Amino acid sequence: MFRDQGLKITPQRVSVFRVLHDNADHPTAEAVFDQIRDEMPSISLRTVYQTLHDLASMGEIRQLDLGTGSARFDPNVKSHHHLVCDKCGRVTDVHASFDGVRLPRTKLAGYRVSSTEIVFRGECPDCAGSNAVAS
Amino acid sequence: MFRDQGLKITPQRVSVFRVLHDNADHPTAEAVFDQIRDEMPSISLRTVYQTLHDLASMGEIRQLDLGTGSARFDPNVKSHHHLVCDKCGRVTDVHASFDGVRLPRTKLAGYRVSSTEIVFRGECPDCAGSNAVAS
DNA sequence: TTTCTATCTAACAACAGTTGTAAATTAGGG
DNA sequence: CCCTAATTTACAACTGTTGTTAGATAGAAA
Repeated sequence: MFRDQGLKITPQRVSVFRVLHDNADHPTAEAVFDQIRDEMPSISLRTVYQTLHDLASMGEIRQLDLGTGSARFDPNVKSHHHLVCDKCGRVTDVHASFDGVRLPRTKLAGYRVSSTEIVFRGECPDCAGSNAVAS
Repeated sequence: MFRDQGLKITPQRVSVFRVLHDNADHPTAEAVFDQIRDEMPSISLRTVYQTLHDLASMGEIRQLDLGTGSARFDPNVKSHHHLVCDKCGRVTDVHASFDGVRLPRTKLAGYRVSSTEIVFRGECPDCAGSNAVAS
């Protein structure tokens, strides 16, 4: 798969790819870095970023910018949406299609739309729970 | 309005508020800063950030994190959505309501959802146009 | 298998956006 | 007109991310 794009298959690239697909999570670059470091202490954060970008431009993963402080990377490329916790930044997939969400030409303001993302913001179970305890 | 919250009315605060409401834009903090500097060269970027946060927590404006590199601030607090240009980061309001976009409890994953944002990504008229010329 | 080279990685510095801190300034009540 | 708490400024620091370059390495070629 790397090879298809004329990219060499290095242990670093393999690790990044594997870590992303193991966690059905949406890890940040730093989280990927930390996980790989357990088995490959020499890997650099720079390489993780690089590889994540490579994978993204290959269309193998998707970069999510959801205002949680840092970018998250999603191995699920199929169209889907997200629940985002305002407290802890957790991101959870929403597998549901909302076909009604399409803009009539009159509202496009001249844009050429290539993707539609729906973000449900609120509190994740953990944060909502700890909230209740605290108050 | 500042006074309602026990905040003093300073020229800096008034300027930030006015600039935001003049531009129906979604300016970044830096953009607000630059505009105010024309008439008040002594204002500091720190104060702009501070005031934007104050306004946001008063519910007078909304902070948008759309992955365009920096936060944008939206004086329109009523529920609406956005068109975002992947090329230049321009943000345009979409005044349309999508009532169908509501998650059934089975898909909530335990989250308590407080807001739903729809982001239409693509190319704005300017960028789409310059594209055509370039290719 | 060994050589060779273009690609890749690591180290490090730098950068952008944003926030912390503390001293100097000022709004606005008394 | 004072006085003081609130505010602003200046500046440093911090986080997430990217640029650069020298050294290391995958993998094609011999």
